[in-house]
Amino acid sequence: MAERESSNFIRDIIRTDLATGKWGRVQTRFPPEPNGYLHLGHAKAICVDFGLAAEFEGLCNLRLDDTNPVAEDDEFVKAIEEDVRWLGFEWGGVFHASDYFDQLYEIAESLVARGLAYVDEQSGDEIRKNRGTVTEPGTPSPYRDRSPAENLERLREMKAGKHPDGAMVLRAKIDMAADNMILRDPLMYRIRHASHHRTGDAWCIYPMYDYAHGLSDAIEGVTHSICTLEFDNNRAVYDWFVEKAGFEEPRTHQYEMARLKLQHVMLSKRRLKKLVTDGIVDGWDDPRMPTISGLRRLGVRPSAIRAFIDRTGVARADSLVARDLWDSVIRDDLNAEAPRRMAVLDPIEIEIANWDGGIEWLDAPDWPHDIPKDGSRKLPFSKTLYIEREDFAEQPPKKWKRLAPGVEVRLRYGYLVTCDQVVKDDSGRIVKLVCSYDPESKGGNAPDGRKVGGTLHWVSAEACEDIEVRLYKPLFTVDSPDAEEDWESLLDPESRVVITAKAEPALQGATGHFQLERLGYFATDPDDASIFHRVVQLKSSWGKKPAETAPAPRKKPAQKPAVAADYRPEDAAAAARFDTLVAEGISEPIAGVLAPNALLDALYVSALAAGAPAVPLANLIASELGPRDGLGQLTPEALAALVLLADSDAVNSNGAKEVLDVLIAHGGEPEAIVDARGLRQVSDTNKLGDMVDEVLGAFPDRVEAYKGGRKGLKGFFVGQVMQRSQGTANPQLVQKLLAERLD
RNA sequence: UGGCCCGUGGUCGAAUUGGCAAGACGCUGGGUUCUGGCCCCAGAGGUUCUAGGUUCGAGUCCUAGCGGGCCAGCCA
Repeated sequence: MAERESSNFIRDIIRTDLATGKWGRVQTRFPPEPNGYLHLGHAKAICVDFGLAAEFEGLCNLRLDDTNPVAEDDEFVKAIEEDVRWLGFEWGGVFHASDYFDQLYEIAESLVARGLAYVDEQSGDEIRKNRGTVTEPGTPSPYRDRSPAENLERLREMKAGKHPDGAMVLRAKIDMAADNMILRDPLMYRIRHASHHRTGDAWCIYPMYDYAHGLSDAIEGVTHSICTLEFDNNRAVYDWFVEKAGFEEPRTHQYEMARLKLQHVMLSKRRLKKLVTDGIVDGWDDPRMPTISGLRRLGVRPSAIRAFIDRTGVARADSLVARDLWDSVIRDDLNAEAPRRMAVLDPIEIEIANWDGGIEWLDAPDWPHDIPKDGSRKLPFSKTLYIEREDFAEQPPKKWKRLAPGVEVRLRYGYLVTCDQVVKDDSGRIVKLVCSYDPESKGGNAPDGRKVGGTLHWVSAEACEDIEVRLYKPLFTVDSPDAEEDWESLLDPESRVVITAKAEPALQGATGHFQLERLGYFATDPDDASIFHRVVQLKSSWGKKPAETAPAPRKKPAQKPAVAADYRPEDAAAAARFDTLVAEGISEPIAGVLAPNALLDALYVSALAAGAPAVPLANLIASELGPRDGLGQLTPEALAALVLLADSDAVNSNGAKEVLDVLIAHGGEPEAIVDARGLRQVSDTNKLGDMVDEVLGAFPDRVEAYKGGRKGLKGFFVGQVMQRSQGTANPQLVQKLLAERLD
């Protein structure tokens, strides 16, 4: 069966817009504020914005959202461009919100002239106080009703620099009592006598995000403006400005997706900046930082970041991605790209007692058997070697596959060795293992074909190099450092451990990515190739602690027991209405919906008067016309006619719903719509019987499965018949026919 | 507390728009193996938050509840 490509809701929207002809092209934008370095959260936005544009052969621009001169700096612009490019994306153009300052200002004057904006001279404190709270409406500014002429004059004074910072602001005149607080006369411009990194001192008033963003999108010709969920509330004002500025459909629309959150990772820009300025990390590109530049220095490749974003998906639900997925994607990305090498992090010496020769140079392949790549290097074997201290156990636990007294193991690419003697110092610490090797086992296999339990990595003590290795752990041990108040106390002091390791000669002077066998993937530092960063450990099924692997399950709060259903409204008038409806034969749940809803109840009353049968009418209204501002083009008469039609079996419930949608959107006469759309229900037993047989014949395997007990398939068969009949089959009849044939 | 958004195996997420609850990560067991890696096979894990309702049929629509998130910056 063909795999269905996994989708996401934004992709679906774009596809629909293209299919319906709303848009003939796709344009997105990535709009970072140049006040810091890009991090993993931005990487998601970049992948989605650029990725979607590329997928639909559209355009994605880079737009620096530089509306606040005191926070922004050119230093960051270069870094942003570098990071986007490094991630593998190309922009159509580089734009700045500041490119539109002139147009934005003109639009502002036009809004003022039309009485849609005003200059407010309240202080910041007053503005805040008068905005009200989430439960109380705001109170209008005393300056709210000044004349357009006076507002224009003040605005021009603001622009001309006649007023100090904070003296006045320009506000959109929307609604001080709006439930959505963003709509309570949002600020459009504030005075800032500050030098802007691009426009210099040309301006002393600067637009706010809410004013500038949507209009910048509209001016650039963006079709789909993607941002994160916390801007959901802002969409209303986005639309308001774009519309009032005169941009008509098709115009840009904003779509919000959930932010990326990764277990143990903090992505707050402000906090990241503090880590840098407090010197807790070495800089924005410290390998422990979740910045793009930090990940780059660590050795994570852009393909891994893209794959990770791809696998975590795009949705509207807040979520926290488990670190396992991150690790897994990085390993997967490096597996076929990182040649294998050996090094020992915590060495213990072994002496091969029966080794007579000096140094023997063995041939070791760069890749394991399952990776179809060539290449090899020379590896020195000698009398004294190092192995990993943790690869030896004096008293091996169960299932131990490594070295232990009297146990034979393989030294990778080398020989089979057996531990004969354990040498300890006075304190009892093991200082050396005396082993013997099998001269016949060169390359790692004995001629007699005997098997050994395990294979260890090793290096020659006589021909090895010291390398600096840096091992990392997350900066935070808690799942969501962003959510923690005292996050600074939660830093893991062992997030970076620097050690000197013993490495095979081929690692000396090497650069790039390597898998140090059995230890993990490592990358040399871009500026200092003598430093090896551990990018990620190898997966291991030995000594694993399951508790560390997944985020702690979020507690499912104990459900409070459901209160016995009571549909009767509290409000006295509604309760009376409820009683009447119930007396008329309407069920309580349905009456409970209609009674308190003036719009729906009025519709019910009128449609009832127009001749619709009460119960089906009430059911339809209550269960289909729920949260709605208005009824569109739907009239009570049309609704009554529709209910009558459905009640007489002329259309099935699918058809009735389709007609209802049409009535709301365009109005019309139900019977005519039914005919125009071919929705008349088919209840002809012969016709339906043929279709049922056809479906049953087309899916013999499923028929088998059904007879084997998978009764859920009944819905599938019905669905198939419904599809074949364009939705017009009588489903009850189909079920009956199906039952006759299958049961 | 008002408005809005969101609840699908442990985690992230699909579901032909009302018709078979995908896939990946993780977990368990097995196979393979000169990496306790990779790869292969099998398996466990679900009242799709809860309770009602509409419907032949609900993860999807309606109502209520529960839980989480966002909004009261002259930040973005």
